[in-house]
Amino acid sequence: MTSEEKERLRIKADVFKAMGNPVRLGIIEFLDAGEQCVCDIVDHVGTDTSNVSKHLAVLRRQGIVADRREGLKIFYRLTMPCAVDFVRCVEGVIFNRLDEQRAVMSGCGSGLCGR
Amino acid sequence: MTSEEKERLRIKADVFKAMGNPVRLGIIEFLDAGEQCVCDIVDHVGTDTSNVSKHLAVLRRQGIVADRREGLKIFYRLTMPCAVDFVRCVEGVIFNRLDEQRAVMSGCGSGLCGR
DNA sequence: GTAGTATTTGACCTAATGGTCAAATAGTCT
DNA sequence: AGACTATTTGACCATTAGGTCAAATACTAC
Repeated sequence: MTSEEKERLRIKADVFKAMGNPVRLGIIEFLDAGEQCVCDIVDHVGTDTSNVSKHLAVLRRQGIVADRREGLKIFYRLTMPCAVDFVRCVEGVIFNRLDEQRAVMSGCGSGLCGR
Repeated sequence: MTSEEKERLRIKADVFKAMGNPVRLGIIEFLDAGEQCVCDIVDHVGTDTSNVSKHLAVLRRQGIVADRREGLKIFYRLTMPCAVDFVRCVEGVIFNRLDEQRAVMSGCGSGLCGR
């Protein structure tokens, strides 16, 4: 693998890394309903403003959201249409995973199950 | 947001987190070509075996890959079909991002561009 | 059994991440 | 101008993640 390929992987991985945090994922899902100001995002995710602001900066840096000022408020919106599709797909995968685990568990009477 | 919703976000975020590393993303892309043994993955990504093994464990824990032993070798395969679609989409987003940056740069003669 | 190969795991260290608080910035209103 | 509101940024700390090496495990072949 060339160093150029590695650099490309690093850039792509940064997008996933930005989505790989519960607060940021919550913001992404919330913004799927439409544009929201920081104050409303803060109310929704339930942590303090400076924390939300930093998470928004991470998402912005990766081109996942964009912002727009209107008076004192700053509104954020999703700019990566497929982001929410990803989340849906991941939900499906997790559902299957839990299903399989349940199948393993129910097929085991000895109590010695699991990897 | 309830603590149950937060827990769900944490679980989903862990899947993205698993994809948010250049080595692991490289493995995912490599496995898109088909099942591969650890030794071939090691050759492809170019780090040492124990490192690859740990990254594979992360992917396995999130249900992104699954393994199968055949003699001495252990073969890994993708179990999350949409994973590679995600990567494609992210590539598109990054491409657009670079395009926008280029547009900003070319529209700026003063050298005072950028956020 | 021993020797050899493929892979995983544990111990350890360094670097990156995320949270919190205070201070700074950017705008509005009087 | 000053007071106020919304948001960002910087400094700091605690936790987590990633890399490396050696040791352990799991299998094959002799």
